[in-house]
Amino acid sequence: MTDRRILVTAALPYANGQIHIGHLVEYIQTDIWVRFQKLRGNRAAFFCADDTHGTAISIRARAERRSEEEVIAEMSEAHQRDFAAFGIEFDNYGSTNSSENRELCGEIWKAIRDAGLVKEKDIEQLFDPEAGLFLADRFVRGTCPNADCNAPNQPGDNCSKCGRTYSPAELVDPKSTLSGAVPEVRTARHLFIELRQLHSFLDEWSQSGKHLQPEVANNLRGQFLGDPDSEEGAKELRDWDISRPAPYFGFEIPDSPGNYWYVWFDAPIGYMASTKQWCDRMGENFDDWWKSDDTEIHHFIGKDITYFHTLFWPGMLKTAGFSLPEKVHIHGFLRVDGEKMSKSQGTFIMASTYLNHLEPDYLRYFYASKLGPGLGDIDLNLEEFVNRVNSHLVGNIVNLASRSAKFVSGGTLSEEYPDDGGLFAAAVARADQIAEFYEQCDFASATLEILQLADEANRFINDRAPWKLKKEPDKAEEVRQICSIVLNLFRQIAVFLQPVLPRLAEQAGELLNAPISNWDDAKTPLTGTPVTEFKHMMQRITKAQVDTMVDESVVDEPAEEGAADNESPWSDGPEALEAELMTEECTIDDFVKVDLRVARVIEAKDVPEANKLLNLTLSLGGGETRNVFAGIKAAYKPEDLVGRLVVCVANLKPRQMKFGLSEGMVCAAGPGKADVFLLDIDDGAVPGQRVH
RNA sequence: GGGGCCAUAGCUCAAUCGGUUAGAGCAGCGAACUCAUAAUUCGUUGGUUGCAGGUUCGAGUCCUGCUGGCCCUACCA
Repeated sequence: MTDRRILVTAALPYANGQIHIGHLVEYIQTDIWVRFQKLRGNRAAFFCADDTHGTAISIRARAERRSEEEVIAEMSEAHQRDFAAFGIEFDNYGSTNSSENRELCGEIWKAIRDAGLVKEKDIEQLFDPEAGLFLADRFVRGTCPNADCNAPNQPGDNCSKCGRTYSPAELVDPKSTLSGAVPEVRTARHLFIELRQLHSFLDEWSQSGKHLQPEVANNLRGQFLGDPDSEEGAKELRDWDISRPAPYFGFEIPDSPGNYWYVWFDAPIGYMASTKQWCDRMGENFDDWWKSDDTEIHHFIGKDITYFHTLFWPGMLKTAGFSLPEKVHIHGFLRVDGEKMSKSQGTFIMASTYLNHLEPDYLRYFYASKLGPGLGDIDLNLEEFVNRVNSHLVGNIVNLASRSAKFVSGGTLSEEYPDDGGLFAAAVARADQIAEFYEQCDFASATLEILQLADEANRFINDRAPWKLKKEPDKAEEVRQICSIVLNLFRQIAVFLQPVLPRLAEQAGELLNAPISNWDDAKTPLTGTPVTEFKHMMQRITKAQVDTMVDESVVDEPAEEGAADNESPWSDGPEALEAELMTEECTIDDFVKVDLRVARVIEAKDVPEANKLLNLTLSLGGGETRNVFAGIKAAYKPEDLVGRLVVCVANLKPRQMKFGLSEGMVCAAGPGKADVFLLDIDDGAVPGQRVH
């Protein structure tokens, strides 16, 4: 047992979207690490918050015709609900839009000012006069300035057709994607932090080998810092633009009215603000956690936000006199079946969608079994997910209790721990190694090691075959001994897996009437305690459940929008297009592969066991029908659908779902849930006609 | 364009400093068993380590080039 004080953070989720299974890699990883530290007896505290500031929130709020505060409040609630459901236990969950954060930002800002790191420069930026906002590059579109290309409707930074890069001001006929207005170039004064003054400190901190994974240190050296010992020498760090002119949703800079801190300035300070809230609530001293050499600070982040956390953030902390991170743990991204998560393929799975179908512990275990100390991407292979959960968790580990408990249920474990041939002691001897794997975030090795213990225990019970001995009345005591051993081995495994599967550890505690609260609970066998009646601890899962989840996650591609028309009286925002980016160009040949047909809904039934599905029977005329399961339950009543015309994919490969065979797909737009909008067709169309 | 990382069995991943016959899990195949949630146990098939060179007594590992993938960054490198 050790006695460290450890402050842990996970990256702050942005208040502009729901939590999905990609986010969960990080929160589950961090939660496992924190639970491990707590189980070891360390003083660990886990802080997070919603990241709430920036232009994207304002745009969303405007589109939804409500205040930014309403948007972020609702999102915070949704985030916390998802996290709680997945067993992610924060000691405090705050918001960057809090009074604590504003104060800390001011304190750190003052220190940076006093250190002479701030300078001012004029910046030219495109401004949307209609929306009244400065525009980031991605909110501007226009014709490519390359005379040989002239591709229309290109984004503000580079042309997707010819690859040419340019500034948004160079675009021919630029238009704001927010309002369609022609943006004007405006000059505004921005504040910059001269990071170059911290170069030698950042060299030392990042290259020490203590705080960062080696790949990360290499990347920083190659890309930003350079190598003073090489021929090219050190590179100059560029000034960091940390202000945005009004209007901006964020904190106004106290000594620079009309300017606001850029979201990436106040976001990491949110770690501290969240700590502060917790300290105030718990009677803790904030400086003990952020200004003490006795506290280790560990950040868990994804590889995309590396440089904010490994250059700017240590620089800010150093300048303001706070503790530096002991370690920044960086992980890769989630891929599903080897590919990026995709909305159209249904692999962009929201946490809430997952919860409609599967237990959170399956995902916790699966991620744990895949996560190593490196920052490579991890792959959620859906078939492997099913196999691994069933074979490791249910067939192997839980099965130990399942096959032994009932022989002693209602009785007690042996008064003395029987001779097990050294199995229990051998597992104790491996405890330090397993702990070291957890400590190094090598959960894949930890779970593999633990699984081997379960293999050995299964082998033991096979050899001793208590089910045979049970038939001989004079062997009752031996049966009890065998089961006492197996249940103790099971409990030992439950202790080792507690950080990953806290619920299983609880169940093991209930089964044997001895709660698990410390790593060292694995080191002494239980004797004489009563054994409760065995109840199933986890259910096997089927590929059909996973497929249904994927089907429900499919978001049909929205119809392509024409280029924003300057004269358009509409002010359609960019949210829909941004929520689901345009896929790559396809040919007419690709398009004709999809056989879209007009169909009439001739029957529509609720699927009571399904959360989102309706069962439709579509007629293509002439007796040709299709049985289709459509995820539109929240948006349509079955009785309202009967008789109407829809557009369906008539040649879609039939798919076996949990509730039956689905032989097609009904076309609809929208993000899902109640916001699903079926395609309609003008009067005159008849079922069976093809859509071209 | 620049920087960094990666490519190993059907799938997902290991392999210490360059060191013996490249190992696991899952899937597959064969058998045993029947207490257990179609669980378990034993046995077994499967590799030109992306391609082409090089260094070395010895290369999955080091070097060069190529191909493919990912992240970051960009008329600043």
